[in-house]
Amino acid sequence: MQILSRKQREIVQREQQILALARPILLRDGYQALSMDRLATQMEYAKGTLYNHFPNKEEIVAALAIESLELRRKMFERAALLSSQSRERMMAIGCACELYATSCAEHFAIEQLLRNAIIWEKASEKRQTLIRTCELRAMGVVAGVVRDAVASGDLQLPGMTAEEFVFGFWALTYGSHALMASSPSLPDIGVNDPLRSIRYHGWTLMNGYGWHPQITFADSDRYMNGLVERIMTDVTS
Amino acid sequence: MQILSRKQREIVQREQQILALARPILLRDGYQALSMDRLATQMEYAKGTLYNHFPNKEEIVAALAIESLELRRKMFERAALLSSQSRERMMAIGCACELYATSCAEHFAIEQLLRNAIIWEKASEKRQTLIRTCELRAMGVVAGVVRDAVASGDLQLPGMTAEEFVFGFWALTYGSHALMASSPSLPDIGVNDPLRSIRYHGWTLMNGYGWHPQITFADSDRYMNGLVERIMTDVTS
DNA sequence: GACATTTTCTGACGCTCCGTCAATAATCAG
DNA sequence: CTGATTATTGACGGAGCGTCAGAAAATGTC
Repeated sequence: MQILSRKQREIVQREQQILALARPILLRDGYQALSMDRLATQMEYAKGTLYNHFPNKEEIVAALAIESLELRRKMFERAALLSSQSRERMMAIGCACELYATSCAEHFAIEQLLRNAIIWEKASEKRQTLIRTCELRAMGVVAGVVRDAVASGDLQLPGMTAEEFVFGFWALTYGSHALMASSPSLPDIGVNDPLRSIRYHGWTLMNGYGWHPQITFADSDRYMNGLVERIMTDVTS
Repeated sequence: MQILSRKQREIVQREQQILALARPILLRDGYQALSMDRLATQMEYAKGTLYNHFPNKEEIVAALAIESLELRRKMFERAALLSSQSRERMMAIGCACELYATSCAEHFAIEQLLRNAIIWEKASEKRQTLIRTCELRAMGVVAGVVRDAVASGDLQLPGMTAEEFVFGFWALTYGSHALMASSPSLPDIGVNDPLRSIRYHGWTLMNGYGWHPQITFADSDRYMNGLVERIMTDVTS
């Protein structure tokens, strides 16, 4: 623990300022619109100073993505604590996913940006491993719930690791939100309520694996509303 | 039907030449590496000529994406004909998805590129609707299989449209392949065989919806291998 | 074939953006 | 106060996109 001089504190603070300024630009106008020149002008600093903080534009995006991934992990962790029943915990995480992608759409969008090869590759080794760690920890939370379910006898894994099991739900939720974000014409194709349909698919998948207790579609909507409300109030506080 | 002059045929042909030249660049070195200047040099034409064919860089990507979407649709259509049993037809389409994303990874990558807001927005109205039509038709093929399944009594839709039903499988397969492409470290997270696990998830989802006949994990691997081989040889011919 | 008109082709140009770096200013240590 | 260290600046090189006036080729007309 070192005591920072005024100047040093100023620099640390400025890093936050850069990110705070970059995020809305990125969200409102996209990656192309985020220009280092304009960012510097808005900051009222010279471009060179920006480059003292981040070696390139991509690193700024990566730094923002880390903030987003952290938020999601926290939401997952809270969701996983909302019940003592394994299946409800998993469903709560599903709700957290939905909340994250809808109410925190900015964060989801930045995460998606990072899945672009160019941005990923230009990010520093350090931030790359940091991001991997974030992902690993989020996976750990969900896989933990699955392992608990197996331990308590609520679920039997059919010849795959807990992580492979989780991967299915990850693909389902990530895929649906990515498609929703990039295919605005889903309703024209006949997918009127993609969110609702994905919830059902997630539950049916759990049912398919025999995750106890089974949930019928009759209760599902009512069930969902109660759970979503609880998570809403609890996770986003 | 008009008869084209030599010159006109030359122009049509050149359009193909541009696409044929752009595709490998895009795949090997990514979107950033695709430069209009370099493309023109390689074509041995001036840049202006390129711009006579495509009003901007994004349109080239969109044109390539249309080719890719067409290929996928064709693969879906063939897969849907490989059996008379509804469930096998759906599984065959799943295999086609897997094949498309793995053996035709170039095409899948270009499709993903198009899901980038910047590229999509700069594409012409005409190509945008063309792309939507492609998507609609692919969805139609799969939704058709689902409707046949319902008609034959193999499946009951639980309060959702056939398209919403399909959306789940779309999200599952798209999501998994997108994650695999952008998270090369999946095995480090514990997801050793993502492809195999996604197959299982797809089947379990069908089982969960009670799609007849149910498939147990005991047969699944053997079943899969037989089906995959049949599709491999038939779809990629 | 000669000339006019239309179409196609060309590449220099303006613009924007990224990332660098030598020069300048601010801070610090003794 | 002064020399050394650290931080800041913005002009610059380089690359890419898209344009457009003028050159070249093709086509039409007599």
